[in-house]
Amino acid sequence: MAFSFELLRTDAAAPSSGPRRGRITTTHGTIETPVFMPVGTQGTVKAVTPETLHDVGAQIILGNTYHLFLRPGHELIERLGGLHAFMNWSGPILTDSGGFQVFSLGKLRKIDEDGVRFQSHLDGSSKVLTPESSIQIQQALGADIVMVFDECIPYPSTREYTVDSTTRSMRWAQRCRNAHDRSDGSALFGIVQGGMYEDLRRESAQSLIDIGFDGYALGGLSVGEGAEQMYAVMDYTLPLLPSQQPRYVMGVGTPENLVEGVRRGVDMFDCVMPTRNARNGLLFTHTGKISIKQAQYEDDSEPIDPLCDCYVCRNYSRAYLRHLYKSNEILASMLNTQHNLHYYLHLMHQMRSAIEQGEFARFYADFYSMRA
RNA sequence: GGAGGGAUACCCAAGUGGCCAAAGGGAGCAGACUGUAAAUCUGCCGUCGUAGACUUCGGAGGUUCGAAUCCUCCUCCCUCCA
Repeated sequence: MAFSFELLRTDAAAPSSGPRRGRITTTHGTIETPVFMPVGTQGTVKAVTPETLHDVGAQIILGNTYHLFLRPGHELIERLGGLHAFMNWSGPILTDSGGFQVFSLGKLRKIDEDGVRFQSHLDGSSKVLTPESSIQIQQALGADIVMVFDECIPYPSTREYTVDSTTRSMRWAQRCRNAHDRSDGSALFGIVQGGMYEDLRRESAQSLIDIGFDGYALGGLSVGEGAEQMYAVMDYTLPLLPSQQPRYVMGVGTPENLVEGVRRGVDMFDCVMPTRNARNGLLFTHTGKISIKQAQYEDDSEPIDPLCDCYVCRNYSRAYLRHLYKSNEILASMLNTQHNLHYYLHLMHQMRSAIEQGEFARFYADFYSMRA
């Protein structure tokens, strides 16, 4: 079954730039959008089992080309039946291309027209990733959604650097399109770059549309630019994208970012925030964030979020979770991650329902009123 | 009874004349975290405080311009020999 996207409902008031309710079909199942995708960089969403992911409502997860390429190697995973089988996740998987590592491993890489030479963070050995090899690796892993290999531009960047980087990423996008083998039913998404320059974003979007992709992502966001600037980029870029195809904002974000993104017509998000913050003791609630390590929770018998009905909130107190965290117990990471993922995925569920019922505006107002 | 070793901030522990309010850990407290080099990182951690000032290194006294560091006595702890 090939990849497809169906737009189920749009906001009557803003059909091209308002909240959208959609459905993505992949060979590993369907995805109701807007969707949040938990990040599972190394073939695991850290601290949770696939069964727990299913329980908290995950529909699709991420894997990472760079990490799995270095260890254990995509050939090994392919030999063992692909990433789905390898990690026991039967749902859809989107793989990042390694483009974010071009950004995050800045000191360890060298970029040229052909691709990027990395120094492995594991053993220091020299490795090369090109648009062609990135696509090949992602397809060997068995990704349902393959991302083009790009450069996630740092913030701030000069206009000159942004032009050079973005035009190169667009040439790489064409090479990815050429290298992608559609016969396995996987989709290929392009990634709009252009930094914080509206005209460059516009050119980048048009370049990708000219090439033609199954979906379009906004890259280079949440790199330190601040929420207002991020929303501004969404505001002027999203309307340029084909309305009948999914839009994905990469690496975003906070609960507020998700709500603002959905309001602007974003269909897909991914972010390490719920999982990483969980491991660091920061938990999300309807009224905001709490740091479970704080002394004020020492003898607090309440659940993390009294309005939450997740397994963790139904069974454990803040005092116990604080104790687990302070004691460095593995269960702290497990329970905190389960709660945060449930919070994020439930938030998306609420937004999908609101859109279906034509009540997104009310949801939006409620969301903010609860955190005041 | 004899010989030796030791007492440092909440805990462990460096420091053996000035660069010491005193290394380093731990604990504690606070903060950060956005396509994961993250169960990580940063700050505070004697007292008041912006700077700066003040009181500290078992206790008391002494030497010295200057002592956690040297000397004397005292208290307590440990090891070995009887």
